[in-house]
Amino acid sequence: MLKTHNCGELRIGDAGTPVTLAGWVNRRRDQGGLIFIDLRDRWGITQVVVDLEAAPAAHAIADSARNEFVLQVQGAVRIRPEGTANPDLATGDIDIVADEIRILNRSRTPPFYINRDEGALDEALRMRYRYLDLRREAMQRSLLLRHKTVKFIRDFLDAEDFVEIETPILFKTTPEGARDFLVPSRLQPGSFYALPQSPQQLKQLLMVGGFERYFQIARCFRDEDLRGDRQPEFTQLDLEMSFVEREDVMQLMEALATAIVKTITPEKQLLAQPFPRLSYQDALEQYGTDRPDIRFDLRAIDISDIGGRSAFPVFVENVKAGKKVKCMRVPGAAGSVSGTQLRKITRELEALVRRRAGAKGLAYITIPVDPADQLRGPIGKFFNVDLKLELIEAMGAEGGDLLLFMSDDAPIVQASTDALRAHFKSQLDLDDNCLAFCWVIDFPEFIWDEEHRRWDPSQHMFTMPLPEDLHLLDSDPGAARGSQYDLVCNGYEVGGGSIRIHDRAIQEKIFPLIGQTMEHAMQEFGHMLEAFEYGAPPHGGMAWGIDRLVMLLAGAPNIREVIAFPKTQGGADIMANAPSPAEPQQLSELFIELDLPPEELEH
RNA sequence: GGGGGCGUGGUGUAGCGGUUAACAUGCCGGCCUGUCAAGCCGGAGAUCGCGGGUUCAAAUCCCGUCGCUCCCGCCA
Repeated sequence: MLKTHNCGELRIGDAGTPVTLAGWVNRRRDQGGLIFIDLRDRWGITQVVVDLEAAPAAHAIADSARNEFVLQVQGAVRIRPEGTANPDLATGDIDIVADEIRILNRSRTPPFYINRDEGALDEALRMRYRYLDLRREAMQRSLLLRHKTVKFIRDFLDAEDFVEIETPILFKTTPEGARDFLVPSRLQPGSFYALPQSPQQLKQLLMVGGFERYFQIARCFRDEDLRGDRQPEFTQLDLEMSFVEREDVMQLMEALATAIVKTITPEKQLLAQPFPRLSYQDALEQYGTDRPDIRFDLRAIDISDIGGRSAFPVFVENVKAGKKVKCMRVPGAAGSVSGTQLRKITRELEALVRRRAGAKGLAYITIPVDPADQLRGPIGKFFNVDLKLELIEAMGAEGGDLLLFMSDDAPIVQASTDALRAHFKSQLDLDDNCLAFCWVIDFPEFIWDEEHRRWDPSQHMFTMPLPEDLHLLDSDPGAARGSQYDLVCNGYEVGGGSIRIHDRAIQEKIFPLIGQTMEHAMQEFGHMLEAFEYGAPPHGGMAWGIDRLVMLLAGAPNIREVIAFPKTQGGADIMANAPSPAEPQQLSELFIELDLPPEELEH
């Protein structure tokens, strides 16, 4: 080894020990005859002192060294002179008196700061020099946290008798519904592998294979547009168990989530334990989304009964037509604002729901701080005194609150709820130290696809309907609920799973409902159906988005911060310049000819 | 495919019709033996992403384009 100790471990007790350290020049302070070098490695920073008189050769090298030079320093640990200790540094009580310094490698001046936590830095620049970006403390911390999280998961599941098994990357289309990445086969010209969108089929087949408890830290691929929480390749904790019911999986997964937070990030607070459970229906009705951020309690409450008895024609007619009237209480939003400000705010909110949700409008009233005052707002006059009291009671409203009303077709009300919540969330400055997990359950087995006039699996085609809803597959598939469960944290879907179909007869019922011909199903998934005929055990499992989980644990704003080499929103790696055109010879070996539209050819 | 934001010395920002394009930091040189975001002195460094237009005059206004990013669509 080129070093005897790391840069984070030496303490007062090591005084007098001869040591060799190696690392990067984090910062250099030249005092003339005395040069201080903060030497940095993965474990920390140790101050090296170079004295012109005591070690002239080392001093000359220290004089020429610059930031990010790689140095090897020989010297002795010394307790720092009285009054010069640095309490901000773990090694701040000592320094290394250098006898000899060797330059292991030089460095050009880096294109950005590595030795300070600069708030905003152009991401394209960071990506272009990702290897330098990775040297920054924040990135080191993120990836270390990621390692610890995955290590903990492995140990936890190992202790629960799970077996880690790898599955192929070159495979076949998997049923998640996203666009596949294709890989042409040279040995079978004209045929293509698909990269797995998840190991879904394979883990089910491992259950048929008798492993009973499987897991994998699996790379998955989906060729869809990127987001802050979506990369085309991402990492799942994939796991599957045999002979379980929904509750068994949920219990174990909740224990895992709790243990991860308590062990890896004990400073984080779990908002609620056990994790609250919401039905899909309730989540949509109250939060307008199936992945609610329950750190804040703005919810849409159904007040159709009250609205229907008001004198406001829109509410009365909508309720008559079977539509709902929903109300969202925004505490204090109208308390200390002028009438002009209030009109401005509500106009903006109305524009928001028109644009984002296609709503026709957004009615509101305000609750006066002084109970003697009238309800303000354009529709206040449609509520008589008794009805007002009833409304205030139903909403738990207090003086200074703003009440927002939505009444329209359910999807518009839901989208409005979601848009309004997103708007207020951005103003709330929510605590990232709080992790609000919840389960969303009782998803519909299918969601109607108006464009293709067919049912789409709300999760995937192998999800078992709830036992009590099985009969609905024939009579009313839209009403059938799946055995699916999603784990949501702070508004992100961090995981999801279900009990799977292990019965060929049930599986065969699904295909025609989702518009798959039996012929096509046999071609793509015949091996699954066949497997179900050989003693497939009842089984179920879950998949976790590791990138999202670690992002939340790290308090990072997006998953790129917890991925060593992420892609840009355009799907590119701007360090390595991928993707890039293939050599003509590579293409001809694969019998592939390009047929690009004219504008693409110019590049 | 659509909408929004950003793009100015190496980096982070200011300037938003007429400036010698400003500030901080970094970089280079000098001084300095207890600094730790070291300090002091001096210096170099920008055709304001790119292309076009409007104007007597464009970093600034308009159009297009490229890159990064946020969102919708898409994706569980």
